[in-house]
Amino acid sequence: MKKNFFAQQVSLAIDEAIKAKKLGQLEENNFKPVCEIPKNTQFGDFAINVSSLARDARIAPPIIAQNIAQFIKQDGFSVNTVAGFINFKLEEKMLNEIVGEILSKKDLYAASNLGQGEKVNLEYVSANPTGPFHIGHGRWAALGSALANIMNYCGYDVYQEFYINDAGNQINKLARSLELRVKELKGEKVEWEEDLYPGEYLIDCAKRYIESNSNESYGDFAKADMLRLQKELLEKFRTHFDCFFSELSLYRNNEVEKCVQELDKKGKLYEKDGAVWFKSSDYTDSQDRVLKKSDGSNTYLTADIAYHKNKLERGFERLINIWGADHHGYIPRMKAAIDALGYDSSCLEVLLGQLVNIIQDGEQMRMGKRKKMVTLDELVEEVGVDATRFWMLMRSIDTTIDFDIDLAKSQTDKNPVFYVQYAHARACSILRKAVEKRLDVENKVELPALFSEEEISKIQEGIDISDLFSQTCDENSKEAAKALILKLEEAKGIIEAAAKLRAPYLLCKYSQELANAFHHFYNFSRVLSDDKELSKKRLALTLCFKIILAKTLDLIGVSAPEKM
RNA sequence: GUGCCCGUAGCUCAGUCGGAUAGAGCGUUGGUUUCCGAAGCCAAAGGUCAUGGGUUCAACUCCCAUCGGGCAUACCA
Repeated sequence: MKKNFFAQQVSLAIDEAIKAKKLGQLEENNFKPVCEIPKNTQFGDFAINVSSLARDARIAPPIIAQNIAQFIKQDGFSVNTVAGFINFKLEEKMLNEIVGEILSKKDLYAASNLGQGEKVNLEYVSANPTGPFHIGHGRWAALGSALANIMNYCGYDVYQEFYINDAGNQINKLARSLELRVKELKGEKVEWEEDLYPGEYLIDCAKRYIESNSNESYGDFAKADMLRLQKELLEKFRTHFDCFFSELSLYRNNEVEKCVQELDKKGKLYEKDGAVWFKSSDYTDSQDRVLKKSDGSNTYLTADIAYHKNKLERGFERLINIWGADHHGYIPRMKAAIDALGYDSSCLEVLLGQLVNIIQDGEQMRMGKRKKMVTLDELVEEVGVDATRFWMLMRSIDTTIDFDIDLAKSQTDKNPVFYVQYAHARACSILRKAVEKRLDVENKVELPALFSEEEISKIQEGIDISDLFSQTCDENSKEAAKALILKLEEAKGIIEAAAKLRAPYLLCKYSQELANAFHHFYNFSRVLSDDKELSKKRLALTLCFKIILAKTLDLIGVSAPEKM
């Protein structure tokens, strides 16, 4: 990454400047240079602010910048200083290196070993198997799957897990609801009790139950059926789990009970009002929590603690959970439990996502299973996987998404995802045209293709594009090409940031900027022309763009179409 | 009441560890195609960064308070 490169250059220069006594009273180099891309490109392509050295050196920032800059060896780039900034401008040699590196590394250009193989368990979605996913689940599915892709690409070892809440009270309600639906279908008159699942999806489930002639219990059948539907949708939504972990299995393996006993042995439990309480307030929780209710059954938390213990026993170094913001109060008690069990709770990282509001007919609807709702399935059917994923990902998780159904359905062509995909299709089209026979419209004669397949693969292997900048062509074209290369160069830094900050939305933003840089380049530079040497260089840039954009989209689980 | 998230252009949102003239998309207005995909590109208009204080060479960014919106405060899952 060039940012790191320039930061290192400045660091070395500061060492030398200190040796040469050019930095006044500054004797030790503790400065960590931060390289940024200036908003105003006339300053340079990269910039490092050294103003903060002024205090220790007792020299004005502009002088410091100059005194450091003179120790930087300018090779492939030029240096200038303005105020307390040291600015760098890339020259064609370095731009050429970037293109060469992309062509040789291809879609691994932006990969890194940031994660150093850290074993990460990423748990997300984890819905009840009591019905179809709602739109909110779509946000967690998109977020989790994208984050897993990104982190794996950056050298983490991510294991994706879905916790099936198949053990609680809700399963009894589900069973009862299915039973009633089955009876209804058989012509019996039934009365619906409060608090069941009256959704129509259970009618279909009931039909399948009757058809299957199963002697399974209503509960088991409904659970399996719902889970199957959920899994089908997840696959379609490009969300792949390594493991679907059943809550019930924790009970069957006696892990819940063992976990409670262990907490008890460590003196973390007590009885009050006929219930068993966990002293979570010994840690950062605001109050103690019930593990065993007075009727003897466990709370949801109890099994969840056992589940997290299970994850840690499987050797994961880091546990990342994606939860809705409505669960934020749940974090301290889970961390308390992990500490109480003798682990370090700092390994647990909870990504709290703000909720998705559904707006339909101009009115906001509350997400909920019991009411009529728009399911994720319906949304995907209407706007497609690509657009749904992109919309769910393009905002920081700290922002509540207002998903306007009518807008999403009616104005899909205004979606930013199309803008990005269009750029990819356009690049593909140019690469196709390069090897296709052409038609001379005036004379109606067929002309041979500009390039042979062999010539194209030669470009793919690497090409020197340096004189793209020294050749006489117009300034706009040169600048657009340079801007495109610089934008391509950003990929690695952006993807690493997305991994480190657990923020896939950075890639949505980047994909738009990259697409914009390419459109801009396209408008000022005719790629295919009779000047074959020039065409080759521009084709190389088109190819680089295609590689990086396709990878970016791949990481967020959005397709990169060859044609639209 | 308490805790967490948010408040930036008409709308939806970016803004990295405190740095140069606060950015993008949509919408609005104007321009742009004999030629590789116009779902594009160029330009213009649009801002009291919720409010008030504090910290400092420098604050959208950090701290405190206030106002407004959302979420949570279960022996539900």
